[in-house]
Amino acid sequence: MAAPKTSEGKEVIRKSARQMFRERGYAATSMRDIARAAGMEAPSIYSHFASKEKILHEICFGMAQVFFEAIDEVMKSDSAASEKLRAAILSHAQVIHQHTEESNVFFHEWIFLSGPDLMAFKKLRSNYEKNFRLIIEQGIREGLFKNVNVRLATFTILSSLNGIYELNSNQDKLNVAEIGNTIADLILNGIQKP
Amino acid sequence: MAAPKTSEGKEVIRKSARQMFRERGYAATSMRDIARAAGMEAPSIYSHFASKEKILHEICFGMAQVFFEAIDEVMKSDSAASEKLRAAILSHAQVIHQHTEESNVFFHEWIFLSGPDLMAFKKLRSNYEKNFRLIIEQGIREGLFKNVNVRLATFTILSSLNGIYELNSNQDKLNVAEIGNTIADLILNGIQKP
DNA sequence: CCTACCGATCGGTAGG
DNA sequence: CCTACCGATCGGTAGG
Repeated sequence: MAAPKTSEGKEVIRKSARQMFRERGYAATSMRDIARAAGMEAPSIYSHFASKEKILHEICFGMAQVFFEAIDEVMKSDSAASEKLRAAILSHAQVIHQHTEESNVFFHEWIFLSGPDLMAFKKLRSNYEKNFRLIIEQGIREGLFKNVNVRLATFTILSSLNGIYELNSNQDKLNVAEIGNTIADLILNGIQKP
Repeated sequence: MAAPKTSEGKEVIRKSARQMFRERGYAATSMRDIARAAGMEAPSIYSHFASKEKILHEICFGMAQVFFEAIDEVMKSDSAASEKLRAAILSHAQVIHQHTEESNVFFHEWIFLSGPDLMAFKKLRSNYEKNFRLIIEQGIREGLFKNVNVRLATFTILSSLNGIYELNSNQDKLNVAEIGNTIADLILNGIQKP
């Protein structure tokens, strides 16, 4: 119940947790694992987090906020849908690139949230995806986009972006802009020559 | 050490395991969980599987075989790359559709394989993905496809297909062919009107 | 396929 | 932030 040793203690735990949650998953990571990586004993974690799930909570909801700040900026613009879609793709890729570990936890480990937190998280995710659907719908309305299945198109975009930073699969030395623009080109214009 | 009660015992365990591995993940699923779902006691599972990991092994390598059989059929054809790519996408979607649970385990839980099994599995996955890369390379060589980053394009295709059957996200009542063709259209021709 | 059981490890608490 | 510790649960074995 005494005060933690340093004020950076919480940040060290957060960092260790997101690394291990990403590598082995939430369920396979014990508080002792996190503590060891953070250079402390397991019970010390409870000076900073009330439970293991609260650590996950902070990672997941923290990332949700980052994703929202990025997409909100994109949605402000009144560009054509094609430009807006490219901007959204680049923005999403940027966030994942800058927060690779947390993003992977965000995408895969949120199922271990429980009760109202789980509900709230699902709602946030859905709200985020809605921005992509809105852009695609705008494109269709303006006659720029084909009359595609909006949900499927959204899913394709987000799944491909999220997949790229999974594991160590980004083997090429591509920078974020290259990745984002390549995927944007692919989604907008396809792989076939005109 | 006595014989199992029925010859379907192993199949019941397999089914329970793949359901639970899919819903909560390998690490969060206990042998007692699987046993309960299979209508038996935990130690009885060991009449059929030497360990928890062996169950996972059977699911992952079994699915690898199914994926390979499907893609091998596609690779036999000498169609144009665009048709072959569409066929590969439809084939991949079919496999996931017909084996949704095992596919999800295949995509996400293989990291809990260990030692040589883990190595062998990674090799299999890489070999499978190579088929898609070959098709795309063929398309570029034949002048049908743009000079895209092959690895990124492959990743986009597979990630989007794999993502669709995650969770209960397939909310629309689309059949497999619709999903496969929609994604094939998107990848081949893009979302923008010509 | 079951009962009885093992050592190890889990998330978390008491108390300083 | 640490030591000492708790009840619960884990994967798996012995033996039938």
